[in-house]
Amino acid sequence: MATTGGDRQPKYQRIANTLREAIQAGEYVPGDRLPGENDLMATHGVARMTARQALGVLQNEGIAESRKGAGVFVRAFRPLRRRGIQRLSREQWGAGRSIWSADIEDRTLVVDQVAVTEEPAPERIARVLDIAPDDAVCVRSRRFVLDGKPVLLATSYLPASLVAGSAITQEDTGPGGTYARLGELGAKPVHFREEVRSRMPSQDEANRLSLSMGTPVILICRTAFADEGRPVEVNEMTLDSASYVLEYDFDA
Amino acid sequence: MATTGGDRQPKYQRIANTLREAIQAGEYVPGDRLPGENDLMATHGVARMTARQALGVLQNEGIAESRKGAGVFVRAFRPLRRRGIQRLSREQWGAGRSIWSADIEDRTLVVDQVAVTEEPAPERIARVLDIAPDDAVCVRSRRFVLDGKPVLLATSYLPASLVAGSAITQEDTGPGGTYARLGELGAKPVHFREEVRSRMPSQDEANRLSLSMGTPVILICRTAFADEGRPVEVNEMTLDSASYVLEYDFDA
DNA sequence: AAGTGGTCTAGACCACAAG
DNA sequence: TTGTGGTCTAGACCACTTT
Repeated sequence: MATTGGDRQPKYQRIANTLREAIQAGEYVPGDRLPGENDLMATHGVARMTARQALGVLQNEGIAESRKGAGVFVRAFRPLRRRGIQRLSREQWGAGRSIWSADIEDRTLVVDQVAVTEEPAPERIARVLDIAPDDAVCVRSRRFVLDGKPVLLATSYLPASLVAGSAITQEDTGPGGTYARLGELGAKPVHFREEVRSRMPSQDEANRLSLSMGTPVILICRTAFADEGRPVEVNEMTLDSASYVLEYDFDA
Repeated sequence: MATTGGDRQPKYQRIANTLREAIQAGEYVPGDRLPGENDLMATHGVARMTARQALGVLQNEGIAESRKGAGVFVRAFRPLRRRGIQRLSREQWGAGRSIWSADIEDRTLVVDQVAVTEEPAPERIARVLDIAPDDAVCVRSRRFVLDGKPVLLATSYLPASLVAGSAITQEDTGPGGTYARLGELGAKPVHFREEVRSRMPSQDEANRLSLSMGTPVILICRTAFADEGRPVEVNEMTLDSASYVLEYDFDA
């Protein structure tokens, strides 16, 4: 088909734009069903694959999400708030409200897929922990599930020589958790560094977090330091970006 | 074609997996050209659209990127490091190296698309700045380009009543920049809050940052507070996630 | 049973990049 | 000029959800 008039944009993009604007104008609210492939074929006079491509654009943007056999629906964004620096009182700076609404609380968090093993340190971990490659590390991994929706994967690495014999090598680390046990071992964390990046998920990450199309993950690599700058733990976290807003407070 | 054996996975996914594993095994390094649509049609005996879909998977994952008329190529990840909390000396905690290599320096940063206007405050900004909706704000927006590649869009909002007549309303804010001028106005920022999230870019963001498929953006909303928790600036930033690693250091 | 999205085929024309 | 990816058509069968 000779493209009729002066259209410098692909058809599927024009259709996607139409739908996107309708969503942003509030004609469709989160949870609403969008016009399906058959609708778009009829109203725009295009082939199935073209209508499909248009809907794919919105899914890749994270604006919409498909449910097999049901339709394509507008997505919502209701993130958890994760405070990187808890010690600062929130009230002190409460005059400035946060920019993204973050309904929290009154939801139930379940920990899942817990595994504790001892392994040779991966190269990148050994470098950060300042130990020899293949020195043994205690590896603690788990998944956090919020109201049935997995939101976070975490794997932490600690020098095996440091934590040997402590509760850190058990699934249940006891009251106060890993950091309390580190304190008892004379390696109380006094400083933290978090490195944050984002990318699209691997297939495995998408499965474990039940991510729909167009949802990036946030990667946090948190290093805990004891006195004298001694690194004692590296915690690699993978977050569903649709479920989180990170917050960092600090003084000038 | 009747799918011959027990394949519970779509063909295009199997093809994508093959390529992904080859990349992760180092058979293709960043910058290498992957087998094209015609190659995949021949070697896997599939139709054009199926080969295409397989390559699309890798692009949506941010692993590969297509260049029109040339082919599909393996992408690299060489981020900038952005330190959220500069006052802490890096050396003090230098024992723990960072987990992502971040070649920095020896690159040239250009500021671009600078615009300074005065506008009624958008609702979300007014809420954060604790002013009335539609009170005037000074809006400063600009783009940062690193070695010819745009990496960051930033728009900051300040109460117009606070900054009226100062250099903040000029394109060139003078030595020390906006924060130095705020200090002279008796509104020196002493505390900051950064909220971080990630999502796929809008079409406009993708254009202004020259993003290729499968690249999320990182959104940072930074609020600066003067004494007594008075918010004096909101800075909304949009980062190319392939160009940045964020770093936050803090004490327990 | 009817409608939906998921996968797949076998063609086609185009704009662009490289030799 | 040749090959590449980008767009598009007009069919098809399937698994799934909803009615």
